Amino acid sequence: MGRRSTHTPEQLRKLILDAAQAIIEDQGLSGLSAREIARRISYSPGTIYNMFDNLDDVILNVEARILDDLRERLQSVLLEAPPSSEAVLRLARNYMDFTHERPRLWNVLFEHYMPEGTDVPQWYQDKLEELMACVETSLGSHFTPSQDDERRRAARVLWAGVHGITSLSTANKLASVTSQSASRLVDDLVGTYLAGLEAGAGVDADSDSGSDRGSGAIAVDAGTAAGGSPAGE
Amino acid sequence: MGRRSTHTPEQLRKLILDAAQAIIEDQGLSGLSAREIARRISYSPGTIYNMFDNLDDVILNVEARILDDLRERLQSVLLEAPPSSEAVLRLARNYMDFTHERPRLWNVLFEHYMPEGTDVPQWYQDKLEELMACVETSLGSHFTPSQDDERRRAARVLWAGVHGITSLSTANKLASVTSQSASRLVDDLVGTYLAGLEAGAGVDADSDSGSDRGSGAIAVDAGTAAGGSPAGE
DNA sequence: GATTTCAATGGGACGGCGTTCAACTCATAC
DNA sequence: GTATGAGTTGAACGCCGTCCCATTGAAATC
Repeated sequence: MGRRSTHTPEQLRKLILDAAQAIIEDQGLSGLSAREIARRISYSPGTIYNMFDNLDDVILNVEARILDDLRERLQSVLLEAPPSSEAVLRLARNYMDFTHERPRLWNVLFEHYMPEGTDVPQWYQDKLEELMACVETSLGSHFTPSQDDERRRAARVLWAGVHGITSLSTANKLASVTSQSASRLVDDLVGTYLAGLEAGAGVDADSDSGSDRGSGAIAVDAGTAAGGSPAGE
Repeated sequence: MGRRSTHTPEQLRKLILDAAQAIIEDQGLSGLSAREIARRISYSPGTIYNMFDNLDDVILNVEARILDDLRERLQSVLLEAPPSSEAVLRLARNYMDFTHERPRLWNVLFEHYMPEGTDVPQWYQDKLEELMACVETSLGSHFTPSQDDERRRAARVLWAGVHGITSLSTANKLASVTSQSASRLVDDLVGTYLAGLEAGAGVDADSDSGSDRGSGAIAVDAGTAAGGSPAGE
């Protein structure tokens, strides 16, 4: 058959991404194939390669949607809560809830790697920055405007931490921790980390100062190592 | 050809796992295939299925080796350092170093998922517990013997946190953070989290008794949520 | 209405994959 | 010397991603 003109290019793109997302949502990333997408939308596999470079490109565009969904969700949380420990915690829980509501979809973000030489595209990085900005905003009350680096770092630590808990517990690779009990860990992480920030906040820098010995092979210096210590370093 | 008897079953198993590990180490998990293993050891693909159930089984056994290596490494760190903040930090850094020395190998632990219905085998869980035990030991000085639950939880939070940082930065999915700058985040996490623990240390054990989360859409209570509930908030 | 054009499309082809299994081979046991 | 059966092979099956080009039919031209 030739041109069908039943769908505009944009419609077709959407059709493909919708199908890809649906497949992932009910079979996981490993269930995704160009042929399966083609079957679902009643086109031939070749058509997909008119709209996208390859399957990785399709997946990347599905990831974009997920990141957008997540961002919208987190931004809406920020609208209701001014920067505070509570806001941080709510963000963390929303992240976690998101991952539980659509586990396979969320998993794609981390299961999927760029093929060897290829780099994560800039627009992808930008979307990540937007997400991080949410966390940074929520941390507003914990830092002065001059502590921008510290705030950015704290946001990344918290983000990665929550992600680590979610990710390992989902995969059953955190000993004795199930997805169920993971929320408690998230609460613990956020609560304790923020307490650590506050403990170091007004006071001087070195929360556990004594240990600034670089003993042995590894130069361990917990004092300055706790880079977070808001006042300083 | 028929029986070769050039290798005992154990030798053959080792041969296969060595080859699998080598392939993963220089091409990543996606480069691994039964056929490629067969080529490297000069056997036919079928032979692999005499020794292992399937490729997942092979991978799982490679994972076992990695977990063992990591455990040995962490245990040797513990021998040199008594429980302390420093010991925790050294463990974290060793984990991180390990992941940088053999990135693809380490990645397998998390790239690879059990096929749908299958569960992570018990011996795998046991190996995870051994790793966690290292972290728990290093946290000895931060908890009294009666606070076993709290210590176990803190160990998991730290483990997952360090993992999250490493994992996201390696995959380039932590905005503006590269594998290089990740160590700073690890130091920050460990330092600040431990500071948070110490800030709340004196407080009694009902650390999280009140936090029956699950209430409402978002029952936020940063105070009780903080597992180690530092006085502050 | 007839003709031309050419982008969209289908679908076969290629080389790879995991996995299975019948057939073959040969060290060992007798 | 022979029979046995475990170890091994390699072809076969049904997938996969990707490529490529003959075909098609909507739009442009006459």
